[in-house]
Amino acid sequence: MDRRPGGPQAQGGAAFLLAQLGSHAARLFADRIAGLDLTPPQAGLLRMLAASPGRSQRELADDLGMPPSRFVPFADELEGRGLIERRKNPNDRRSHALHLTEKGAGLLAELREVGMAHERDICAALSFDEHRELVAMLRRVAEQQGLTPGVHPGYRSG
Amino acid sequence: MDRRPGGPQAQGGAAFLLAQLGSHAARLFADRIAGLDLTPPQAGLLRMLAASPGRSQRELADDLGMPPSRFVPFADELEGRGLIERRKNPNDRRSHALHLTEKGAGLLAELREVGMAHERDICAALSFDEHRELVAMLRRVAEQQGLTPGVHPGYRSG
DNA sequence: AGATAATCATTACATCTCGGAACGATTGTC
DNA sequence: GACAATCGTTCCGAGATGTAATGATTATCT
Repeated sequence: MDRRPGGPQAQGGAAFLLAQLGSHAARLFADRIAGLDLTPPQAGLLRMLAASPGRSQRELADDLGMPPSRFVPFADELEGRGLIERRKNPNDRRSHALHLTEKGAGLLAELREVGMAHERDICAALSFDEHRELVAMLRRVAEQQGLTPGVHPGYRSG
Repeated sequence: MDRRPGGPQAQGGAAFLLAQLGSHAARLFADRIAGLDLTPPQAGLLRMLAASPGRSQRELADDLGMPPSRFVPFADELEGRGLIERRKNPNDRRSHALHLTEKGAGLLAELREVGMAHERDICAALSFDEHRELVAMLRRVAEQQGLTPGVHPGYRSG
């Protein structure tokens, strides 16, 4: 039978495929990093701290798409595990400057390996050149849509 | 090229872009159909009922990725708004056969127009040919990943 | 300088969502 | 004809979520 419900475009369009594949990729990634005892938002924070250390909690919370109140216990756990640390900001003593610890940097290295394996797995259907083309197109779409590179809210805490 | 300090591949890979763009597309779609007083799962159900009417709640709930217990109030509201109806299944009197009402079919037509506008918006950065290539690649990736066409659990009920 | 408003991190709280377990009705199995 | 399985449904606790209030610090304005 023709299992193509809804209409030719509704569920076969790029927008739907992006949502479907994005959800799938995110869930798979969450499963993978669960082996490192990390959730996607936690992994996101580690990456952000490696990229630009010393930012305030408010900024980081904004980028992660969570309210500051929720960021506090979120950072507490990572600090308790010795992966990040809150330093005092000499210029503005009411804000904390978040940094990666050595242990956190070590875990981030493992995280990157998991990320590469994840990338290979998701794109297993594509040749090397096709993979390049896909990334190039997705980058253009993301830029035109005004998305900040390397940041995406909508993480699930699972 | 641009080697961002955060990591070369981690945030520029296809998997991350898919998750980022997928979340973005899903959120934008949710905003659009909010004008029709619909959430993404509700829109999904309407499409599924148009594609294959008369299915049981259990099946539909599985496809939507929600437990049957949550499906009940979910279907209740749509039935209360006169968009779907529960008919008795003569073969199996413990299951309900869900169908679209005329009103529901009318709303689905509007929904399809919104979907087309959404598709155009998301892919504004691409030419006609590029759009075709992108869809073709995404379809292959989705198929290789074992995803069912036209069905995706996952995103929030927003 | 001094008063006032704004910002940061944090806590408290009230609300909502989520999925599992239990239940009656019905159907399949042996 | 007894027993297990399935469907829809209700019930309930655990957990997540965002808003409002708080205390400390900083910026603004006259």
